[in-house]
Amino acid sequence: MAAPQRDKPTQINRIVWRVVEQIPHGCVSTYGQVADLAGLGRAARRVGSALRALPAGSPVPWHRVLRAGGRLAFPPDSDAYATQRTRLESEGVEFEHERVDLARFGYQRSLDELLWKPADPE
DNA sequence: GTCTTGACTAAGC
DNA sequence: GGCTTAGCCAAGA
Repeated sequence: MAAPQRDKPTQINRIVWRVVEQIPHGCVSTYGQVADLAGLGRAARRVGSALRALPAGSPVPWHRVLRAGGRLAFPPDSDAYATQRTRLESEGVEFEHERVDLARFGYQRSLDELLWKPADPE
């Protein structure tokens, strides 16, 4: 880029949304991972703020973004938690004790297996 | 221009 | 294994 795009103060949001859109159906990622892919380093909180700024009805699969450890970012009794969990389960993501196994459904983990373990029987 | 807030993470207990 | 604390950094007021 020859000049910084300063016309949009929330450019970070756009980048984050773009990264989240790359998460395939049935897979999940973490805030930290999205932040890294977006070039934000470990600014995971920026990702949370960006997702929070998403308009209602946005096509961005925000529900595929989890906190470290595969846990949701919301308290279990919140409406957002129920919404996120319902959407993930509808995509085939399984929950165990209110957590998602990132080793099975993690985005990068899936790519990693494709790249490094293309013939793993189990 | 400054202060507060926050959908986080990693480390320590 | 789960909770608490400290650190980080940009957006919003």
